[in-house]
Amino acid sequence: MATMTAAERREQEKAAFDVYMDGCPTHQLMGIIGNKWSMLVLADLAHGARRYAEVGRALPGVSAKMLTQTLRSLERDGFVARSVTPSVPVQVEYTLTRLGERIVPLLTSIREWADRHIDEIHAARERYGEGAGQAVGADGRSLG
Amino acid sequence: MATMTAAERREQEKAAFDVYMDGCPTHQLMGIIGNKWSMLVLADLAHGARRYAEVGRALPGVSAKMLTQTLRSLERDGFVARSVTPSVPVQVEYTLTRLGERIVPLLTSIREWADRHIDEIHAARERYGEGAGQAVGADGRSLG
DNA sequence: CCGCATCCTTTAAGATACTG
DNA sequence: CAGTATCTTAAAGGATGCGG
Repeated sequence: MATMTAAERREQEKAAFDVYMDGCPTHQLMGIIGNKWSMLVLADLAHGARRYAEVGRALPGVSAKMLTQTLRSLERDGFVARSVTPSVPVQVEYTLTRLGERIVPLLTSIREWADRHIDEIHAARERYGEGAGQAVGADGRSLG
Repeated sequence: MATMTAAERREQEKAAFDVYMDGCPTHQLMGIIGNKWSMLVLADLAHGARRYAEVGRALPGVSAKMLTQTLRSLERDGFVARSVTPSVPVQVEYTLTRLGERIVPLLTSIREWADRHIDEIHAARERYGEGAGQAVGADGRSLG
């Protein structure tokens, strides 16, 4: 068909964009490290091999479910290696793979940028609270 | 109280860790750029000033709600400036602030890392699929 | 044109209980 | 010790309609 409505054309553009997003390496990487625990697990393993419960203790507040899920996800994506020693009870050790070690500098870059600019972000939040007359404090969450 | 149960001690550690997480600059930064549209909006504005609907067209699939929410969030955090021209109808233009411009190189680093390693991630996923989540033998190597 | 409000669906995360 | 299974809650995201 040579003609289509504007709505149809937007539909197609949206679909094409969705495909692009799904295939976008950056978006995929954010999906891997953008969740609550991945970066923390990676940061902990950067210091050396750790057993399941050791990682858990390093991350107070993580549930067994989320710890397993995060570790599995990182293993699946090639950042973490899991090795089982069939003793009794079994011993499971997690280490970074070469890929895992290679992402550490990027994580460090992110942390450094955050450390250098967090004050400016906080200052902006306070200014925004004043101007808009919205009750947004340091701990405020008025965004929805 | 000089003594407390292990459960109480873990409770305290968890609470302390939650406070630490909330205050962690890296975690806060990930909260800002880790959502679905922020990086895309930032990337679009990196090319120059844009009106509300222009950003929307650059990001097919974004709903008005999410576009507004993302823009507001970035404005609140000091990455984006919003200027209103009181014409009829009103005209609203968005630009990066200095802080917004300063994060662009970091975003570029992330994109470059992702582009360079996405193939290795995909390869790891395929290897993981083969093993069907099988446990790894202590002697054998299953992951590169 | 810009954007807020409302309602609804989907996904992430946490609590709890149980197993080899 | 190192998980799995199930349930519930919290949050993100999306569709739609209204208003300045």
